[in-house]
Amino acid sequence: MAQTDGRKGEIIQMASKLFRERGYSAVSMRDLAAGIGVKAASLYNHISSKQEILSSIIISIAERFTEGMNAIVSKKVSVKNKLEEMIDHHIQVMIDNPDGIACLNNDWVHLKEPELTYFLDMRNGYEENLRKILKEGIKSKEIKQVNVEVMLFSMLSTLRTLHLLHEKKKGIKTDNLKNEVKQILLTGIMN
Amino acid sequence: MAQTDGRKGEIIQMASKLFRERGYSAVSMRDLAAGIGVKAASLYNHISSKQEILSSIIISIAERFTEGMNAIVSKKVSVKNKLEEMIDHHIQVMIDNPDGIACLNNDWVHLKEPELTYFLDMRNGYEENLRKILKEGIKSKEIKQVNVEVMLFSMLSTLRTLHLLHEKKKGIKTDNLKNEVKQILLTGIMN
DNA sequence: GTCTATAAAATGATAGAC
DNA sequence: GTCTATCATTTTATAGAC
Repeated sequence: MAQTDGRKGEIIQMASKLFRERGYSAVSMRDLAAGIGVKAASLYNHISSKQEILSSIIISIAERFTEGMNAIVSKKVSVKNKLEEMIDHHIQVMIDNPDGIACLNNDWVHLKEPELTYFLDMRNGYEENLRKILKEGIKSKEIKQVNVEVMLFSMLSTLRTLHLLHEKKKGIKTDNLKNEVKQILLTGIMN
Repeated sequence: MAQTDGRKGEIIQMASKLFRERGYSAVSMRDLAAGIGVKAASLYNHISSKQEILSSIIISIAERFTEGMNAIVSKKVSVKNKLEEMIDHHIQVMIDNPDGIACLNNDWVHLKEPELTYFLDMRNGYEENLRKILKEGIKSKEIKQVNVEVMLFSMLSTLRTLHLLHEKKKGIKTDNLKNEVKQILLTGIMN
């Protein structure tokens, strides 16, 4: 779960915001400290390194994605239902922490072992589960006979970058966003 | 057009590759020089700053996107046709320089003025033109009555990150990729 | 728990020999 | 056009006073 209270939570929140804006490597510990209103050295009373902050941000979100997906794949419902639940869950995780999502997307390359492998395993597992759902849908004719990889990629591209839309259109209600994304990803745009 | 010959071209190519892998801020001039097989100081005989390299990479691609889109919007063809041509063009630009595209996507925030404004104007213009096509399609009933912004966003998300799919599936032929992306973006995945 | 001071390394860039 | 040497800054992180 996401740290939000206490100094450590404050550090992680501010780091998420700055990493989102400029990227992990372009944000210094001084920048981060200044954003909070303390000196850089003071940060080290709450965290042990810049790396640890990045890991905290990314891993907690990746675990939430993984748990949600694992709960959905094995359900005894239609493929359409599974895809809808997956999209809803993905969007909810984004809504709860858009800065962290942006950070996960852009800066996971800067994770160090063993967190890097742990993250990549979760990411691959997530993709593999979605691939399984799509293949099941093709088999049952719920889904068109198109290239699974392109289909998979297109859905994930939209979902993974949705924080950018969320940022630009702050007005849009969560339920509307979920419904509109579901409609477009599942049934396309052409009449 | 993309520089590819001469030392300067070599520098830009290697920079595109490294910026793609690690991001602009995480690649040092020493890293870049080592990738080419010279010392960092030697780079400055061909370029004036690290910033200039980033600008070279991003601006030339953004101009190509802009030119292509401008040529398409005003054509006297159906909306479906325009969208297909737009997708084909977008994918072609990506195929010709996948590293540069990745760099444009991830590192445009590190552009400095006046290039930053020039880039953002082109980017906004591109989006505005695509929005215009989609609205035209909604009016003519070629396109479904869904939220234009979500539709626009979903298409651009997929197109903008397509270098990631291209990297993972090197086997796929360009024409197949174009056709599959067109089918999925335009008609969706559900039967 | 925050501060000042500082260490040790890395960074973008320049000067000048060859 | 490339090199060595170097400058001025900035970086992450630690030590120790308060």
